[in-house]
Amino acid sequence: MSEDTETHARLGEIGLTNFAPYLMNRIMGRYNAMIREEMADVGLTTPKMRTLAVLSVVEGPLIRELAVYTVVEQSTLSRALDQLQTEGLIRREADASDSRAVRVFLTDAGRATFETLWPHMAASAARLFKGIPDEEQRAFVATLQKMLTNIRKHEI
Amino acid sequence: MSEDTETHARLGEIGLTNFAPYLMNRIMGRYNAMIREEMADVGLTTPKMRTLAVLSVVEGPLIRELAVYTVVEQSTLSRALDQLQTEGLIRREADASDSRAVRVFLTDAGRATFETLWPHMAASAARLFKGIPDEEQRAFVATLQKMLTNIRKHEI
DNA sequence: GAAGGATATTTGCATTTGCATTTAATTCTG
DNA sequence: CAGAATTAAATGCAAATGCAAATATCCTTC
Repeated sequence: MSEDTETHARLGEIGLTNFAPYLMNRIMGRYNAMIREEMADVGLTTPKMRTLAVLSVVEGPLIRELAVYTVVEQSTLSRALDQLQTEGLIRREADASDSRAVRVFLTDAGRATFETLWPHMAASAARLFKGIPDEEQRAFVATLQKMLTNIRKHEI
Repeated sequence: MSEDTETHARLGEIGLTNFAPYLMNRIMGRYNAMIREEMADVGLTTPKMRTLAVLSVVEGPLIRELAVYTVVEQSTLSRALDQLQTEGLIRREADASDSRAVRVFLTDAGRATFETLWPHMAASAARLFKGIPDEEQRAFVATLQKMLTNIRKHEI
């Protein structure tokens, strides 16, 4: 075996349904599609919805941090924020010590909107885990946390 | 509690990093971005790359089946197939018994291309699981399989 | 066996996306 | 401390996306 060739089983040998990234893309594809369909009725896109969700938990992040949390391109996020701001759901605020930077906050209206969204998101998440014991769910989340540590680019 | 109100912990109480869909989106966002950057060099988009991957394992699926496997909108897939066909990597073939339907096959060139891609995909997947014991990985995949069963729309 | 409804795929078109660039401000270096 | 390099966010623009409609075929039912 040459020095730059790692050995990997072929995909055919593993099988699609044993290849974790395939399963995760399938699952999140459906989950995100379900959420997106529900949000479209309220005039929210995926970036906008995720922004509200993250802001309900993280207080006044920088836009680039928000981009990491929401897993949305910074330029796309910038435009989503324009819309949310116009709709009065978020507010941009110049950072105190760095005037290049902008911090983002949920308005009361934004928080109220997210409160109406959350039950749908929670219900979809619950559906994912239907019939899976708590113990197994906890182990699953613990593995996910390790995986995020393995792959993430930012310290966030 | 009213009959249509399920009780769900608030996101702030769970915490982002304990909410499985958040973690899964973060992880797959990075994983897909890594793959996409590598594939861009070879002129492949995500839909095209996934098409090759699935076809390496599934023989001659219908286009609508391929859309499910690849988690790509059917119209987007149709255009990705146009490109792959032009590049000589796949071939469309009318279904024998239903002339509306089209089956898709990898050409030899397509298979060869995928062989060069696979090591990158496998390496990225391996990176995800670095430091995670085999036993834990197996349990994780088993949980994913249950989740896919819970959420999937198609019998595929 | 003709008409109406369902299904498979493609295509038109408006929107969304993401890359690359720009603008503005900060930090580093000699 | 001036100039170069870096960083944060917004924006221009071409390409990708997704919805809805169009096309073609198949299935059902009367």
